[in-house]
Amino acid sequence: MEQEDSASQNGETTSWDINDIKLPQDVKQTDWFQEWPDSYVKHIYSLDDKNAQRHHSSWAMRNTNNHNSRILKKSCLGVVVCSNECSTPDGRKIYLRPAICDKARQKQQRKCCPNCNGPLKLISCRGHGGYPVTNFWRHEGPFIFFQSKGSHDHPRPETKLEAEARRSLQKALTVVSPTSPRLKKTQEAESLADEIQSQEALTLHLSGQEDYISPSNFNRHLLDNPAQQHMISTSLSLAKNYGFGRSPYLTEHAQVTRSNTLCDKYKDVGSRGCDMGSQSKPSVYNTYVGYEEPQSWNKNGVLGRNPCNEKFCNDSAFPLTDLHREILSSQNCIESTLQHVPTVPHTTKAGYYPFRPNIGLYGEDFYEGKSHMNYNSSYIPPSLYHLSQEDPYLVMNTVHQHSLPMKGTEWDSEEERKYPSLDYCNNEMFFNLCPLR
DNA sequence: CCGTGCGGGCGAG
DNA sequence: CTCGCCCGCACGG
Repeated sequence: MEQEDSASQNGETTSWDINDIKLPQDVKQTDWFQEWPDSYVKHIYSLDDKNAQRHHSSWAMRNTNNHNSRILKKSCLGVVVCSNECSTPDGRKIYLRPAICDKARQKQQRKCCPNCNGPLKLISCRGHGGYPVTNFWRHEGPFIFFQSKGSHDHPRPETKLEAEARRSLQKALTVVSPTSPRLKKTQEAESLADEIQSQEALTLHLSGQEDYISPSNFNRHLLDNPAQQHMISTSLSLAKNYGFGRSPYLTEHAQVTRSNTLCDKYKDVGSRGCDMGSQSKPSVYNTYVGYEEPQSWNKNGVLGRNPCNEKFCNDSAFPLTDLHREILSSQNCIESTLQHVPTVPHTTKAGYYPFRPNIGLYGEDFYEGKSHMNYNSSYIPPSLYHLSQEDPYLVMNTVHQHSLPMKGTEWDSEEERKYPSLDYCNNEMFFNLCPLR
């Protein structure tokens, strides 16, 4: 559908190959950036397209030396999954983004599943004749030519932005944690942060628990360290930029004031795509191991890409809403208050979904008039938005208020220290965020 | 620390 | 020869 006016589908531009000596120069229309290119597709992007300039992809692609400086070649790293094939409470699997750096990837595979603490394993991409799917980038004239070879035979990993958000949150935790009496060594804090890196739990709690707060406690335990405040607010801002807590009640000015820095930093990474619904195919993903429906991944590029067709609007490998619900239900909190964005407009160009949840709620020009951020995956009722947006520190306080009584002596256990449970991680994270407790 | 790009080098086909 | 992949290096965030 959205392919019809794609530049790469135009008659005069379909015949080229990335290896051709001369590439078409009479391109009448360039493509919108494709966040999840799959199968044997070609695209012609504008040289001005930031994502194309940076050769981005939401697939985890690593640079591959093809001994041709004119054509950049990248190959897919697959997806990191849980060896236990565990599922989140509502039946979704863990699909982490493989680290691009070899060293980081090895380190990543030594970590544990954020859901069950089982070992992680890397599922290699073998979608191109048994070899990883390859992407090719070539800058020519005013265009950037893209060509993909192979069809991904694995689920989509979490996106780069999501992985970066996790790291940002992790960093915040690491900075804050030394003040916690429960964590004597920074190394322990870092280890813990590593473990929870993949959970996006902070965001979940922040967005999920804010309406627990008692108004009388709002200002009791504000962080007193400016650096901590900055770090936390930065992380929260990033989380908000991912769409995890935007308030329809705040003025645009307030939104920008709190998050413009990171917004600027990330505004063009996710590009114009609003593909946040693409990961959500529970029935397929539940049976992922064994590749019973190997073509399902490829179909994403056509049918599944329209968020209108999605049951959920969540691109996360560890969906926010899963933990969100888990946390909520586990604490006898709100049941069934979380919803997903029900409908979105159709795309107008290839792979471009100019929709952003809450788009009408706080202004189109928040992102310089473009719907750059595409990670607005969870719809949170306004009543839940409200408090977290009012004051990040308030949320810290909320967390503090509701998490302190939950666990006490886990650090006494060596096993727990090595393989902290999810609950443990979350709760300890709260401790870390609440140095004044 | 990690992502990214470059390029030398190697082995397989 | 091409291709996949390893490695180290440099640079930037």
